[in-house]
Amino acid sequence: MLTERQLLILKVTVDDYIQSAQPVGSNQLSKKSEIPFSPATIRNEMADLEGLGFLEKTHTSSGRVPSEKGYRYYVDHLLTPKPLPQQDIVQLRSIFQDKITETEEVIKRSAMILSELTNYTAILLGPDVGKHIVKKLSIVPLTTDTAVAIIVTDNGHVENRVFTIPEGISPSDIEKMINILNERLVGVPLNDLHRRLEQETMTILRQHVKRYGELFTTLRQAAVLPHEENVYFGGKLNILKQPDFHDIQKIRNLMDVMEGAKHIPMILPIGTQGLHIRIGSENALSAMEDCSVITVSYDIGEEQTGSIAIVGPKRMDYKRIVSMLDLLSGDLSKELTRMFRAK
Amino acid sequence: MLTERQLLILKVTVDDYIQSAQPVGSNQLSKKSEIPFSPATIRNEMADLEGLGFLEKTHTSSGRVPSEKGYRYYVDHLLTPKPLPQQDIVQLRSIFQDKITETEEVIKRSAMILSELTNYTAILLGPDVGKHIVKKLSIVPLTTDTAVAIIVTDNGHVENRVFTIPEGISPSDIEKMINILNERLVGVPLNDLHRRLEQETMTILRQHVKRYGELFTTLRQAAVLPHEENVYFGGKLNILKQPDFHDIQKIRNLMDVMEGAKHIPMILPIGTQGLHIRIGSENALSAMEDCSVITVSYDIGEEQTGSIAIVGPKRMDYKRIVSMLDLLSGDLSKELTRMFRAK
DNA sequence: ATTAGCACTCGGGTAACTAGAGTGCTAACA
DNA sequence: TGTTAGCACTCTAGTTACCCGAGTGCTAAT
Repeated sequence: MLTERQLLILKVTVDDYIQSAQPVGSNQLSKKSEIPFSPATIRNEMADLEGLGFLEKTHTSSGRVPSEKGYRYYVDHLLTPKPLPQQDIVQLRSIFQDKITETEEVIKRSAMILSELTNYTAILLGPDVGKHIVKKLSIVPLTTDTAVAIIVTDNGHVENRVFTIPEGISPSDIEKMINILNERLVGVPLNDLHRRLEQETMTILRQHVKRYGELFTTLRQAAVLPHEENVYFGGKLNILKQPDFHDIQKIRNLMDVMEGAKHIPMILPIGTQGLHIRIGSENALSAMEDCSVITVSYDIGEEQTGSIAIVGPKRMDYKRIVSMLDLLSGDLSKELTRMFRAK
Repeated sequence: MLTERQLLILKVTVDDYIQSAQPVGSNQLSKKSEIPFSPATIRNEMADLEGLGFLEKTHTSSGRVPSEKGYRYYVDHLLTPKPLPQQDIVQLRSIFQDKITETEEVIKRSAMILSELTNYTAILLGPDVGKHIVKKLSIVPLTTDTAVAIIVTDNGHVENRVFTIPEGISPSDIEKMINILNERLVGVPLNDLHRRLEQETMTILRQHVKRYGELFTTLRQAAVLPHEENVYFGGKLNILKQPDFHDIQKIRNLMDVMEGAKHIPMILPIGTQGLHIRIGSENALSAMEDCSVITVSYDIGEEQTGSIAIVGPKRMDYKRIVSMLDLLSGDLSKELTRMFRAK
C-alpha cells in the first residue's frame, strides 16, 4: 500500500512528465509548491516507487518516467477530473451549433473538432448501420443493361450499388420487383434485410418476375453494408506533432494500422459501455504499444450505440481527455437521441 | 551545347542516383559497362556538367547529385521510355479484370494499384461531376419535418442531402414538386441544374406548390456538388517509405497539403491535356519543393476528362512512371469511354 | 585528347574529455 | 525516527580530436 506522500509524488511526477515530456528529477519536483519536501526525501520515495514498479529511469542517473503500471495507477486512482475550461466547452458544443440534420455529419464534425482540440487522433464509430430501418428501396435504370439500386434508411443515409441487369429481365419486371420489395421491406432494419428478403419476398417474386434469382443476388449484395463506412477519423496526422514519436518506422506502423480498416475493431471494441483507458501494451495491436487509447460509448435512443476513441502517446493528457470525452459522450447521446426521437 | 559524352554521363549519373539514392562518384561510374572512360575523364566531364548547372555536390569532396536543371534536362531529352515489364502491365490491367460497372470504382482501384506498383502516392481526379446527367430526382420523407433529397446521375453516382421541410409544406406539395422536377430536369447535366432549376421550374412550381421558395433553396444546395468528392488517393503513406524524406517536419507539411482538399487543384491542374512533369520547385506549393509530380490526363467520351498524378521524391523513377501513366491513361480512357458509350 | 598519379578535402565513425543533471548513501539534525 | 544536507558517483549530451575512405582537382605523362 502506498503512503499519502508516495501518492502525491507519483501523481505530481506523472503530471509533470505528461506536461514536459522530460524525465522528472527530485530537484525539479521539490521546487513545486504542492511538494513541501526536500529533494533527498523525494529521492527516497522515488526509489521506493521505482522498486514497486510505478516509475522507471531511462538510464542510471536520469530523472524518472512513469512506467505503464505507473500510468495505470495514475488513471485508476489519481485522476482528479478537473472541470474543463470554458473555452473547451464552447468549442465542443460548437459541434451542434449549426442545426445539422444528419447523424453522419454530426459525427464527422465531432471527429474533426475533437482532434483539433486535443492534438491527438480521434476515431468515431457511428451507430450500427444494421439497426437503421429501410425507408425506401428503388432501382433506377442507367443503361439498357445496368441500373443502380438504392436503399434509403430512416437516418437519411443512402446506400447505392450499380449492378448489371441479367439478360432477359424486362423493365416491367424490375418495376414489379421494386414494388413488391417496397411493400414488404419498408420498416425492416438493415440487419434483418437479408433474412426477410428471402423469407417474405422470394415466393411472391417467383410468381411475378422471370429470372428473379440474379436480381435477387444483386440486391442482397447492396444490403450488406461494410463496417468501415461507419468510421470517421479526425487528425490522422496529429501523431506527427507528438515529440514522443520520432521513429519513422513506428509512425508508419501506426498509420498503417489506422489506414487499414480491418484493424479498427481492435482499437475500438464495439459494444463496450462506458469509458475505458488502454495504456501501451494493454492495446491489442503491437503497433500501438507506445500509445494510449481512451474510448467511451454514447447512446442513441435505447438501442443504438457508438463509440469515440482518442489515440495519443502514453504520455497523454488523461485528465483533460477524460473530461472532454465525458462531456462529448453525453452531448452526443442527448443530441443524436433527440434527432432520432423526432422520427 | 552538350557533347555526346556529357549526355551519356549525365544520363547515367541520373539513372544511378535514382536507383541508389547515393551521390555518384567517378569511380563508380567508370565501372559501368556503358561507360568506357576512365575515372579521370569522367571527373573532368562532371566538373563541366557541374559548371553548367546540371549536377551538384553535396559537399566539396562528395560524388555528384543531379540538380533540378539536371533532372529537367534528363526528362526532356534523355528519357528513353523503355517498355514496361510484362508483370507491371499485367498488374495495371488487373484494374479492369473484374467487370466493374461504376466509374468511381475503377478510379479508386486505379489509385490503389498505381500506388502499390510505384511506392509513390497516386492521386486520381475523376471526370467533372458537373457533366453528368440527371437520371432521376427523388425526395424521401424521413420524419414529419425532415426528408432526404436524392439525385441519381447517369454514371450511377447518387448524391443525397437531408434537409428540414419548411413548415406549412404538405406531403402532397412535395409529391407535386418532385414530379415537376423530374419532368423538367431529367437529362440535364449537373452543371446546368442550377440555371435550369430557376429558369424552367420556378414559374410552374409557383403555381402548384405553396411556399416553394424554401424547398427550392434546399434543392439548390444539393445540386452543388463539392469538388473534393471527386479526388481519390492511393498510398498516402508511401512518402514514409522514401529514404529521401527523413525530416518529420517536411513530411508533415507534405501530408497536410494532401489532406486538405483545397490544395489539390495546385497539385493537379484541372483541364491540362497530356503528360506533364513538375520537378521540385517547379511545383506551386512550397511544401512540395522536394517532390516531383507527374500528371497525365485521360478522356471519357469526347467531352469528359480526368487526371492522374504521381507524387514522389525528385529522385523519382521517371522512366518507369511515365511508361505506366502512358499505359494507364490509355487504358482508362478506353475502358471508361466504353462504359460511358453503353448508355 | 586521355589517363595515371598524387595531394587535398570532407563526412562519418570512434575515442577522449567535460559539464551538468541526477542519483544513492551516509551522517547529521530536529 | 523521520527528514535533510552533503558528497561521491554515474550517465548523457555535447565538444574536440583523430583517422579512414571515398572522392575531387590538378599536373604531368602517355
